[in-house]
Amino acid sequence: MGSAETERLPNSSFAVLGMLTFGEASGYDLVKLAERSLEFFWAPAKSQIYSELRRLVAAGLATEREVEQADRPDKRLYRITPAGERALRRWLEERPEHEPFKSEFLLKLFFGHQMSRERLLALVEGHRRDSQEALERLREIGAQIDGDPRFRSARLTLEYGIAHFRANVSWCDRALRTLKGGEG
Amino acid sequence: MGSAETERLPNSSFAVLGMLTFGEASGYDLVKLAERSLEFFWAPAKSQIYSELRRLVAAGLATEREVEQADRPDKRLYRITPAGERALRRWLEERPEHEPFKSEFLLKLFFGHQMSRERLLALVEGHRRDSQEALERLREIGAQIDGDPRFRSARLTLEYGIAHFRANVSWCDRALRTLKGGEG
DNA sequence: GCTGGCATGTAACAAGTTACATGATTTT
DNA sequence: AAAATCATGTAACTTGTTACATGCCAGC
Repeated sequence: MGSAETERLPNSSFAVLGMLTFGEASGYDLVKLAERSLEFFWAPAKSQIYSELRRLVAAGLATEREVEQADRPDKRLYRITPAGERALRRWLEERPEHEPFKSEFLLKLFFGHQMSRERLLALVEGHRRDSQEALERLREIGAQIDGDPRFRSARLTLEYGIAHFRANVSWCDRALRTLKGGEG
Repeated sequence: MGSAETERLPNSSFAVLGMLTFGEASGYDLVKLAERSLEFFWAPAKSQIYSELRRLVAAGLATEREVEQADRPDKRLYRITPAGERALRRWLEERPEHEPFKSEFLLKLFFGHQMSRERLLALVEGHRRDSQEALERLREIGAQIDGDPRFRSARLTLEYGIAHFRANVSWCDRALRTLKGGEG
């Protein structure tokens, strides 16, 4: 009997499934991997990774095997199945749907008329600093994976991040000019 | 006794509270208002707006009054209280915390090595189209509120959106060149 | 010999979404 | 007169987060 492949899984399941294409791994491994790679555009709580793994096994998209360890807590290793690979490809080939983008910063900015001008300036300046820092982090990562052909797709996502934080910084600069220039 | 102002509320509560600064409104009104204004950076389900309203009342940050209507279903109107205004200001003045940004598109791109080159190109091209459309929508809105001083902060958020979709489009162009240029 | 971090996970809770409910009014 | 839309909201469910649990090992 085929597995319950018809169930509609959320993107988070596929994020975990995708990480499993890099090889057999424990929940803990994936938590670490996610922190190092997906972090910028998909940052789940670790408990979520564990529950996605259980769901993938239930759906027949991954297998689980228990490994006893003497020095450490026992662990469970997960491996993607052929059905899992097919499901992943199908998902990859579907058009992403409109992404609602959520920003506490923009929310505060939108209600900026309730703030003093100083506070509003501080808000934008803080955002500029944060963006600048993020930019530097991404550039460091970029330098590390530079030229390595294994990271072709990853590099694209990295450049996406860089482009966005750069846009952020220059938007901040313009906004600051506007806010300082406009009659108070 | 003062109200339970110590409870830590989520940003969504403040989004609703912020909208109440525009005047007394029903849940329905706020749903519509959110669709027209916050939509780009904060897009809650309508049922969430209703539950935030209940929470605001419970916390003493808004008041509720029932209005009977003959032709339509009865409604409840909400109004921000002085405590609500204070709470809003306090929240506005706190530094936004690091925003985890979530993107189905980037997730798929990151696993791009599992896709054929054609699919990968289609993914990026689709993203370019979507960004271009969003850009046009925002520009239309921009033309409508142009120069109106009531929308000073709103205009800044709009320009933020425009900057980002423009960055999107040019990133897509670069990525497409890379993908087409690189050896298959 | 205590403290903090690694390695591995679960349980309890909060946030957010989709589907449902209801009756009038306008459109086809 | 049937279908769609407006106006108003609730219930049931899914997703995602924070807090908790456990034992080893390394550094102070």
